[in-house]
Formats: sequence, C-alpha cells, structure tokens
Amino acid sequence: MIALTFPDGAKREYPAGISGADIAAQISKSLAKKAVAVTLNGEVVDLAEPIKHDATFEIVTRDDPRAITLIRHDAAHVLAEAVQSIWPGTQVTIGPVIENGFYYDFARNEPFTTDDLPVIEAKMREIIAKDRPFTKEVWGRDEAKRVFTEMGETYKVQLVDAIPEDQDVKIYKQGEWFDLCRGPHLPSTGKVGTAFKLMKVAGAYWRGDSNNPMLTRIYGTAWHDQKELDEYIHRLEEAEKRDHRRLGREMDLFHFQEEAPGTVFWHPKGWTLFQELVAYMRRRLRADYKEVNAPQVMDSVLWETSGHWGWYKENMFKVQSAGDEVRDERVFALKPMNCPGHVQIFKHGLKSYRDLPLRLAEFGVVHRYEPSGALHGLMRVRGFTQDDAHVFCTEEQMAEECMKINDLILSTYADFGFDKIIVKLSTRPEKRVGTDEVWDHAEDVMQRVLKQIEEKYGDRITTGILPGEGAFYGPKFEYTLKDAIGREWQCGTTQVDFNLPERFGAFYVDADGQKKTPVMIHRAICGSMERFTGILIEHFAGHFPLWLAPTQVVVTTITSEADAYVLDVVAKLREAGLRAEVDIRNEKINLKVREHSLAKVPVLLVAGKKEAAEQTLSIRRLGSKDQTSGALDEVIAALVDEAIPPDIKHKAKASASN
RNA sequence: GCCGCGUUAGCUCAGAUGGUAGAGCAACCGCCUUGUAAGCGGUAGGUCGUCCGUUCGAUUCGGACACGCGGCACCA
Repeated sequence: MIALTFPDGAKREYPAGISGADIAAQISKSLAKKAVAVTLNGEVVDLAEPIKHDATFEIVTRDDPRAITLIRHDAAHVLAEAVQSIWPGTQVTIGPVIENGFYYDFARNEPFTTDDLPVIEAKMREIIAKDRPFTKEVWGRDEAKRVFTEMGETYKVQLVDAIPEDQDVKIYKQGEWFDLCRGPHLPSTGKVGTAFKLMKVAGAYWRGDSNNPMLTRIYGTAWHDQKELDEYIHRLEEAEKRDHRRLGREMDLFHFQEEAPGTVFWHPKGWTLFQELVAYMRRRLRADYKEVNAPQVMDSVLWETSGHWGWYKENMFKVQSAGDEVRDERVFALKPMNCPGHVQIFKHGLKSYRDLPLRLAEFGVVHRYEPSGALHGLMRVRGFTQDDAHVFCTEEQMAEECMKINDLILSTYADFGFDKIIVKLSTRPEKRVGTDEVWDHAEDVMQRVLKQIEEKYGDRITTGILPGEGAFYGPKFEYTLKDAIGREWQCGTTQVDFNLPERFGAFYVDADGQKKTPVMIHRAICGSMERFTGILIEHFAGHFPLWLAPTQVVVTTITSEADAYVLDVVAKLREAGLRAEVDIRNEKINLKVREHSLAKVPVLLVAGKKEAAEQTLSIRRLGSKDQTSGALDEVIAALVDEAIPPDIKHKAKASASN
C-alpha cells in the first residue's frame, strides 16, 4: 500500500501501482472526465502512470493552469504526426513547449511555406477529432535506435544517444504514430482541443548550433479555450501597434534606408526625444562622473593591444582613405567600444590613489558590424550611442562602486516607470583570463553586492545567477527591465575587468609609492540610447510623459478670429520652455483634434472666440474625450510643472523637505 | 551569417496567362470660419527595389544582388 496526501491535507491509502485515472474515477465520474494528469510531490505525471510511492497527490484537470503545458506539448506531437502524414519522409526532431505555445523542428528537403499551415492545421484537427489515447512505452536503447534507424529518423537516433544512461527511453504513442518523448502527456489527442493555431514557419539550426544543418521550424500557439486564444491574438495585435518601427514612421521620429543599413536617420521629433534622454542621463551623472569624448577613428594598434583585433575583428569597420593611392600605411578602425579610449585618458598623466575612484563617462558612438540577420529597428543597429562609463578604482573600492552603479541604474529605470527589474550575476566562463584566485575574489565581492542589492531593493527586483555567462575578463551584473506589456529587455550592465588596464599598462601610484594596476568597471545604464529609445517608444506606446514628448503642446484654433491669441499663447509656452507648436490652419476642429491625437501630442490647447476674449484655453489631453478649461497663466504654469523631468522633481522635493 | 517570405505613389494596399498600372488616406489648389477624432470639390503624383538574362515586348518569368520582415545563430 502507498499513502497519498491530498491538497486538503487528507491522507489516503491505495494499492501500489494504482493510477491517477483510477483514483479520479473513484472520486467522481465528472472528475475522471476532466482529469488530464496528476502531480506527485508537485511533479506533473501521466494520468495512467502507476503510482508506486507515497507522495503528495493532486489531480490536474484540463482547466488547470498546469495543464497548458500538456496541451501545448501534445499539440506539438499532433503537429508532427500531421506533417508526417501529409509529407511522408519528413524527419521529426524535437518539439518543445515555449512561452505561449510550442514548435516542432522538421528535416525536409522541401521547405514549408505559410500556405502549408492551414493544410497542416486541418490535418491536426482530424487527428484531434479521432481522440486517440497517448500511451507510454519504455523501450530498450538499442531497440529504439534500431527502429528509428529503420524509419530513417536519423535525428531521433541522435536524440536517443543523448539520453543519459540512467534514464528510460520513453516512447509515446498516439494511435499508429509515436515519438520519442520524456512526457508527460494528456490522456488522448482529443484533450488538445481546438484552441490552437499555427503561427509561422522559420529556419532553426539542429541543436541550436550554426554549424549544424538548418531545420524547418513550425511555430504554433495553443490555449485552454477559444477565448484565451482570441485574447492572445488580440495581445499580439496590440503589441504590433506599439512596435517602435511602426510608431517611428507614424510619429515621424526616424527612418532607415538601404544605403545605411542598421544606422538611424533621426528626424527632428525623434532626435528631440533622444536628446531629452541624453540630457536626463547627463544630469544623473553630474555628481559623480566626469564626461569625456574619445576619438571615433583610431589606429588598429590600439585594438591589437586591447585584444579586439584578434577576436572581434569580424565585427569591426575598417577605415581607410578612399583615394587610389594609399595615403597612410596604418589601418584605422571605427571604435566598436569605448573602453580603450577611456584607458588612454586614464593613462594620460600620472594617477594617484587619491584620484580613485575615477569615473569617466561618455555618450560614445560605437559601430559594430552586426550580422545582417540581427538588425532590428532601433533595437539592434550597427551604429549606436552607449551611455558608457568606466570606473577606475582599487579592489577595495569595487564593491561600493558596484553598489553605487546599481543604485543609479535602478533609480533611472524607476524614473521611466520600469519597476520590475531582474538583476543577474554572471560568473566565470570557460574561456577566460586571470587566475582562479582573482576570479574567486571578484565573484565573492559580486555575490556580497548582490546580497546587499536584494536587501535594499527586495520588493522591486528579482535576482539570479547565470553560471558561466560572465565576460572573459570578469564577472558582471546584468539588469533586465520589464516593459508595459511584460517583455524583458536587458539594458544595464556592470562588468568588473581585471584584464584591460593591465594590457594597456595603466597604473596608479598607491599610498606606499608603488605602481598598482587599477580595477576597471565597465557600466552602462540604458545600454544603447537608440535601443532604449525604442524600448521607451514601445513601453509608452508613443504616449510619452510630458517631459519626454517631442511635441509637448499643440495650440490650435476653432476660428481664425482666435489666431492672434493663439500665436501669443504659443510664444508664451515657448518662453516658459515648453515644446509647443501652433496650428492655425483653416480646418475644422474635428480634423485638428484627430490629427494631433494620431500624432500622440500629449496636450492639445484649443481656443475659439470665447477663449480669446476671456484669455482662457480649452485643454484636451491625449487619450481623453473630455476637455477642461483654465486661465491662460494657470494652464501654462501647470504644464511647466508637469514637464519637469523626474530627476529634477526628486531634487526639488528633497531640498524642500530639508 | 543561415532558412523562409517580401519590395507597386509619402503611407496602407489592390492588380494584370507577359502588351509600361489602380484605390483610400496624405500632398497641392480652390470653396467652407468651423466648438473637440476625417467638411466639400478639383489637381498632381509611379524607371512597379537594382542589375543581368529569357522574350518581338518584362513591373509580371528566371537568376544575382541590395534592403526589409519572421525565426535561428550572434549580441564580446
């Protein structure tokens, strides 16, 4: 006999080998019908699996959130069966569950096209309608390999080989069709339901390695019911509406063109936004950092010293004179990062321990030859501006500097409304420089800082460790923020570096008169200003807070009788420092409201004959259908106050409370 | 870089078994003086991504390239 503990705490005894299905049937007919799996000690297992040991036990019904993984996983199996029945000879590989859905990778000489998707989907619905049971079998390793070899499923043979010796080779059958799979599964294909959809076809490397052959991947999404599926499709559509590339065009912020792949043409409005962002960062740096600017084009010997010329060359732009005649034997390169430049500045003139920590910041424009397939709007470009800084300090100062950077990063994100941050510590990778002692020490320090961060910001952040993900020259913190619709963006980074200062022979004179190599901390907050701008566009869906909005206010007329008044209002707004535009076109107010709303102007001030006479304004906020009205001076004062950037507001508050 | 798809007016998109193209919005010009998300009329606008090939003839078919899109790999 075995004892199972139910969610309500009740403990019951059953003969060993009883299945979840049996237990559900004993409890009630309806439960037996709804049950799709059980959990044993929290782990989801097949309904038919014989239970052999004491455990906490729970029945998982199809509506259970935990069932969604099974639905998606089974949908992947059904997809694979459908594809093989339509195109025999197609090899199956893997088909895992992913966020919001599933995929399956196929090896086939002919590629799939999007036109194939409805055909496959129809076949899947047939298979699901047949409602055949999923049954598990455990095969011998050699038998499995023999069967898959005979079937021509060479990838499956490789997968069998990859299963650790101590694990069973499990086969799940759904009628005739079967697949190597670790499970668990629903009781039958019918339980997959109809709330699924094949989304797209794509290429993907076998085992995620670009040296391997490329397979064809079919992505699908699957949900408990149609309502969830519809909601998901709706969410995708909403996300598409806030795509920064689309808003960039609609709001006239920037464009790309083929002569400059991966580099941005900023239009006046986009550049205003960008500059507002830079101005904000600059203010945040004023207290602790010294801003510098290092050359864009430098001799490649510098990159040889830094090591980039060896391992990063493929990603660098070479710069030469364009004439036929070689004017200079030397090879120059566009900088792909700012660190070597900052080390040169550090090295210029003797540094004392009294100069440390020395924090050099630069809004450095870097160019990297990113693979063509990686380019993506503002998010991944070949030329971009980093809010970069390098802190030169002693080992003793390292922890405090990391914490200081952390505070700066988190408070910056908070100012943009990002309040869910993930901080991850990446530790030593396999390929690295420096002794184990140095790494031990550095990681120890970083661990302690991470603890401190947790204690200080526990409610706002989640933390984690990424083993082996550190830079080759030192461990790092990575800061990932979540935007308004839950997507994650890795932006900030703090990396300690024991390598570069030494390579360049940078040193400071310590209190004892000895030359010492400083520790260098690389750090960025936004990462790439271009990308951060893109993230903000999507985060706010173009509805920027007043301080960031490229055009903050449009003042417009109802009749031309108010023209003079409105021109005066705009002059006053500009005088007060607001980015205000005037619209005295001879158009209906309906049209003007529509146009400025579509342009996502936060505040629309409207004046007709009445307002002009009374020196008032009608105020319409973006996203609101109503208007308020106010006296001219008061309206301006309120807008001026609202347009104060958050950092300045905090400061004013702090000094007021002192 | 790899796999697949795409590129037609400023934008969104239609179109022809191969005979040099069309709509809506925007633009421009008029009329309308307007009260909070499209007033009315008219005009103009295109080397159908680039190059090469097939063809009497190519925007349409084929190829290469460029750029883009969706993934994969990459993001030091």
